[in-house]
Amino acid sequence: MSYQYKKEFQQFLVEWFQREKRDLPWRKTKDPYKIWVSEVMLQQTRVDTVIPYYENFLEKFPTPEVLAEAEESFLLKQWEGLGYYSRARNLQAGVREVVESYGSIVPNTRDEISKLKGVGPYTAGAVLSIAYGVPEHAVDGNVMRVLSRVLLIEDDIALPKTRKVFEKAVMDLIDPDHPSDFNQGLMELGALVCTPTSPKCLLCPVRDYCGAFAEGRTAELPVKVKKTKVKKLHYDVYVIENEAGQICMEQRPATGLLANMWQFPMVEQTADYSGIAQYTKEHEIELHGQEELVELKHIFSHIVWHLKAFYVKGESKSGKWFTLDEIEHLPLPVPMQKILQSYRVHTKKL
DNA sequence: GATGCGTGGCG
DNA sequence: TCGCCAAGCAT
Repeated sequence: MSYQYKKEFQQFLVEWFQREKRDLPWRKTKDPYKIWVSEVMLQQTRVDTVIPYYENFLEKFPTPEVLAEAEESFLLKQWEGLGYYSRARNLQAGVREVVESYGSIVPNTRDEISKLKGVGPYTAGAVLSIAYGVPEHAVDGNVMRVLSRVLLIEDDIALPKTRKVFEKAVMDLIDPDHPSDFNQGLMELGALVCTPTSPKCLLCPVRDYCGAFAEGRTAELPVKVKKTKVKKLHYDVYVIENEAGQICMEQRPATGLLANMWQFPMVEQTADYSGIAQYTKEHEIELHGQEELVELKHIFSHIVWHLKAFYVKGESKSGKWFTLDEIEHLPLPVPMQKILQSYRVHTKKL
């Protein structure tokens, strides 16, 4: 690609971004910590979803020092509903490292910042270019889609090794004078114009530099293999209330799905169904009565939960029991929030 | 390199 | 209804 082509592409992209960029809260700052927080929240998550979480998070944790000292349950409570909860734990671990080893200054080289927990190739490049103006690649799904079309790159973007192809392309194409606007411009273009379906090519600032547009192939790119079907799991869920009006809750394991989040007791419905009988025996709970609360389906990225929730009265000396007010302060995944709401409606405890 | 890891919006 | 998607990373 010619020098002239490259300079024109950079100029059209950067000027379009400066003119058309959305007014987003993390675009009001160059504080590396705040940029970092925004980038972690934006991983696999829509902008509109992130905005209120970002605002609240920085109110609760305005500096790396405050986040470093936060309790994990309080941290998870702020992340509640945003999903991919390991992001929060990894962010805190990374921030603690910055506070302890870097004098609370986020490092400004790819080598150093990449060592931080939760900071991968994309987040490293995003923080470096946006907060520090370092000409580094920041390749996400948007960038791969845009450049696959512009440069007619036909590698399967679902394959991990393909990211390197685009990183190389960005390093060749990036505007050394405006790395932040260039990287954000590619992503903004992907979000607003060069969308997965029905790209708005007539509004595109680099249409004349796009191979896919020239060849009428925007619908064919990027190449991406399809995912396989997800695993279905069926559970009965028990909202168990004792005489004192407390409710039994359990904390999920520290690793894996919804790690360390809280839930009502769940019993998987398997082929050799034993149901609640086995659970109550194991946990020494005596149940009285059983009323259906709600049935719901919860779709994870790789699993589908079919939940059938019941309201029962029970007593137990073991298990962890909480009042409604206390449950409010526990980090709950969305399906448990929905069941809690059904319980409130059912028992009129609103 | 393949898999695990949330959630809500959209056509 | 449902599959796909949205500013990825850890293991």
